[in-house]
This record gives sequence, structure tokens and C-alpha cells, in this order.
Amino acid sequence: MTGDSSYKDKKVITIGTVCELTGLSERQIRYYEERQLIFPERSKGKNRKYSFNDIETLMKIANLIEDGVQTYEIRQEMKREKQDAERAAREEMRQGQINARFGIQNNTHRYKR
Amino acid sequence: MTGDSSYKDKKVITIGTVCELTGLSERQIRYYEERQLIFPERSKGKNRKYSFNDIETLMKIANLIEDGVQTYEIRQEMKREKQDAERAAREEMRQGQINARFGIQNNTHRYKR
DNA sequence: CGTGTAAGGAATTCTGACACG
DNA sequence: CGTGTAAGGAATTCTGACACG
Repeated sequence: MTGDSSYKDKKVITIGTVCELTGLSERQIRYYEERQLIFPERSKGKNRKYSFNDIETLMKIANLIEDGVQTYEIRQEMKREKQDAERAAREEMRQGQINARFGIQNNTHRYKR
Repeated sequence: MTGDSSYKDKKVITIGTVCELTGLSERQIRYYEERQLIFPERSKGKNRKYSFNDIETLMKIANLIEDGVQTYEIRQEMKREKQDAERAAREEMRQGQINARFGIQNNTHRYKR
């Protein structure tokens, strides 16, 4: 529930395919990387690899740019979102530990008195 | 429920990446295509594009080949599986139509008498 | 600031074929 | 039958830079 781990995050798509999927030019995609909005991986041959998640991010970026939002602002916004997500993750984790102790007790550690 | 439509079936991965993901050689992957075991799409430049689903199929194929199963037999088996799936889909569809008529009735079409 | 483009090189992929077994 | 390989070409991708605005 907290981490797809599935296909969505696997960096396997080359830039040409990303162009087709997003309608953006290579130049644009590379520029958004330069501005720290996306973070493709690199294969041996130095080729960029993107995930489906990256593609979704790119579509959002494209919309914002069209609306006149600057890359710097987009970056700030994304940073904020990431922090919120982390906060939520930490909170969930904390709840999980509380449940482990009180909620879903396991009977194996009872003192025999 | 009957058709992911999601990332798993999108043909976006180039053969080099498929090699990395499956551990197979380009030669092997192309040969399995020649034997009609997988069906990549082609991009403008004639480059093959595979889906995550194709990759899973390739892993299964690799195992079977290792076990000495011939491509022809694998093909027969896959054909059979596909037909089973289609049969199941038809059956589900039929049930859906029955439900539409009797199960989940909508009240909008009552005669006023 | 965001994007287009020409430039030259490097890595990727393609096809058809010969080889072994 | 399944796979490796050398061959030559075509398409892809990369980087750094100049340009416009």
C-alpha cells in the first residue's frame, strides 16, 4: 500500500519513447532534468531511462509550463509535495509500530505467572 | 478487472533493456519472436518495443527452454492458454448480460400501467 | 527562461547469413 | 533446434554550443 514497487517506478523507457508518449521534444525533456524536475537513470551507454511515473510527472510539468509557471516554482512545489509524502509515511510508520505493541498483540510473549 | 489497460501491457521497452531485465541475449529474444512466442511492436525506426508482460513471458519461456521444452511445444501451450482465457472472457461477458437483465435491474424502464 | 537546431561522435538496433550440433 | 558471431548499415541518443528573446 505504501510503495508500488511495481512497473510504474521501473526506469526502462528511452527518451524517444518518452517523446512519443508525452508529445514533448527531447530538448524539453532533457531541460526539465537539468532543472531537477525529473531524475532518469542511465544505462551503460549513458542513455537515459525513464519510468511511467516520470512520464506522468512530465505531463504535469508540461501543463504547468503552458500555464506560465516557471521551472523553479515547479521545483519548489514538487519539493513540498515530496516532504508532505515523507511526513505522511513517517506518521504511518509510527502508527504501525503502535499497533504492533497494543493493537494487534501476539500471544506468544505472555508471562506465565 | 478484465484487462489491466495499465502499464503492464504498454510496449515501450527496447531490446537492450529487455536483455538486462531477463538475462537473455538479443539473439534469443529475436528468435522467440521468430517462433511466434512474443509479439513486440515496432517504432518508426523499426525498433522493437516490449511490454512488462512480454518480459514476464520471456522469463517463463527461458525456464521452459532450460527444461528442454521446444519452442513449438511452448507455442502450443500458449495457444491453449489464450483460448482458455478467451473462453473465460466470453463466459464472464455472458454472465454480465444476464445480470443486466435480471440481476441488477434498473428501475427506469418500468411500464406505468 | 525555455526551446530549437546543426554538429560530430558513440552506443543501439536491425537484417541476413554462416556456424555448430 | 537454439544460439553465437562478424558485417554493414540505419536509427537513436549524447553533449556542448549558438540563437532568440
